[in-house]
Amino acid sequence: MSLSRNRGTLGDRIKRRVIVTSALPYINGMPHLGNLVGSMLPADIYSRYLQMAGVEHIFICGSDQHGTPIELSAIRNGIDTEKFADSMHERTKNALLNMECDFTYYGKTHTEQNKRVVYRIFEALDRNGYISEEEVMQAYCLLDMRFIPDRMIEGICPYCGSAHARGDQCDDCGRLLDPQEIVGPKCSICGKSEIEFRKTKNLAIELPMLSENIKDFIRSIEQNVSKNALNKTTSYVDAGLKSRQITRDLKWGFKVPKKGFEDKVFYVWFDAVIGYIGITMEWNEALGEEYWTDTNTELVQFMGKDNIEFHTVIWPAILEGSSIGYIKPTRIMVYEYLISGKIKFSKSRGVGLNIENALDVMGAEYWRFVLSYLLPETSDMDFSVELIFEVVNKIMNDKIGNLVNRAFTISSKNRALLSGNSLREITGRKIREKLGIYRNDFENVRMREALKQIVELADLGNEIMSVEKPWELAKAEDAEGFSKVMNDVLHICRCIGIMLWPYTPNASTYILRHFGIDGKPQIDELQKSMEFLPDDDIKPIFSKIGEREKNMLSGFG
RNA sequence: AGCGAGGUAGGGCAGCCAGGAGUACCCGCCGGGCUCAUAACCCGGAGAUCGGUGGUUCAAAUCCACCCCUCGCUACCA
Repeated sequence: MSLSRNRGTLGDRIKRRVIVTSALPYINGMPHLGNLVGSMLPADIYSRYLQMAGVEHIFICGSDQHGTPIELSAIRNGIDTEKFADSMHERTKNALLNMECDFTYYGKTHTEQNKRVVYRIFEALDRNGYISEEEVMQAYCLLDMRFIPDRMIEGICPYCGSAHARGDQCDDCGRLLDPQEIVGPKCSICGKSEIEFRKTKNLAIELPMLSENIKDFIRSIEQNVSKNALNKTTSYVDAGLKSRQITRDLKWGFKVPKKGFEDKVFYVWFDAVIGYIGITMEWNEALGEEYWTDTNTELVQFMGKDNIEFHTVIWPAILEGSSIGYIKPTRIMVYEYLISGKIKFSKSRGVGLNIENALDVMGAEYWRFVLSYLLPETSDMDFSVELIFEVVNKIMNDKIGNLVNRAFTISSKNRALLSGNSLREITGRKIREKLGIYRNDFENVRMREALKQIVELADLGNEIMSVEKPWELAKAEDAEGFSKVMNDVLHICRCIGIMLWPYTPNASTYILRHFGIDGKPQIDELQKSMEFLPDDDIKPIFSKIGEREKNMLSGFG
């Protein structure tokens, strides 16, 4: 009956304190499903697990609001940049909340709190001698009267003659370019060619001075990062670190508090990574300081693979170089990409399946389940309409949803026969086994595998019902036999209800309500014996998707 | 080009680090069963030269070398 036997370590863990972060979405456009699957969703699921396991933690994310693309979008829309950034922040935040992301706090980077942390860290880096000045040639548009980032210079590729070369790279031949090589350079803001190259001075962080620290850091977490991330980091560091600029000639952003650089702002990536701390401070200064400076705090960061070096090299270098005592990451979770020939994800072009219009196709729980089931932990995931249908209809609905429905229905209809809360030893052992693997998977941050344990539990429930035919026992009015079988199945359903909470919280809540569990469940509650509460209005927890969804998804091709 | 990751039945994904017969798993397919449940569920079966070649070994999907294919990154997009 008790499920406690092989799990009594909760007491040891209760003292853990964890900061979970998701990469901050850049809000020039609505985050798409690839952004969600690579950072916010796994971070949310992990954070919900910690919540269930009773681990003290915070889950921090927020909007990355600075940078040229946002400033330009605001200009194009004729809106004040800050207003634009804030409105995109609100939209993104709402969409993420609609995706059932259960943040402790979802903030943004353009805040006084973040500015304070950025200044504090910058000044410490400067004081410690890690900031240098670099002079570079930068394109300047005489009409817009501003510097233009390399990427926003367009023109003809000097190598292949393509008319679509950009200042940093030619998309057609793939060659890396110097913006001064571009033939007929045009400013992509005004579209004119009134460009000249001017010298400008920017500040940089001297990563080479910190390379030993960085190497030590990487060694310290090598057990806690994926193979891909570790290898990329190693090759990046082994290739020899270079200084990296942290300021830009822009208006939008935090002004640089240093003589001679007052007309420049911090480069967006710099205040974005620091934003993890800044957003925590926006949430709660006192607790934030406590979390970020307690050397026992675990810092578990989730991101897509495009963000690796920022988190494994540059961010720890900033933290180390500032010597303020902020903790460094203890675990870095990197996800690969969702790729699809048919469904498009493109934030920069503003088309395709983003998290806002994905919710028009089907509910958050469906996306959360599908994306978790297909979580690209080790390799890119080919994400097809057929695969979405398979997972939703066959796995989520037929196996799990249908099991709960058939078990609840037959139990409610035959409530007079149902008594006690017995659990046969064989079933109890199987449940404990699955639960043990589930917990172990979560401790190792393998959410896709953990979800499979739930599916396998549903298989077990379905098998028990098919083999033992409780409907026949009900007809024979064999109360003892019926209770024996159905209590096993109901225990399985309750267990599924709890295990499902990180993935599909609403379905979980519905299931658990039938066992008298309200609110956020604790994994501990599996030890308690709770009886099924019959209900004359049993509803399926999931339903199938069909033509409507297929057409809508195809529409994003 | 360099670096990284992946290539395992029709599709999807484990296994590889610590070598021991490909009975993993999911979908699909074929055959049977069941009728509590959402045309759902259960049982059985077919289906793989483990990308290729060579090497190490008593033994290789697993270790080593080279090659082929796919994807990603390469520092001013964030």
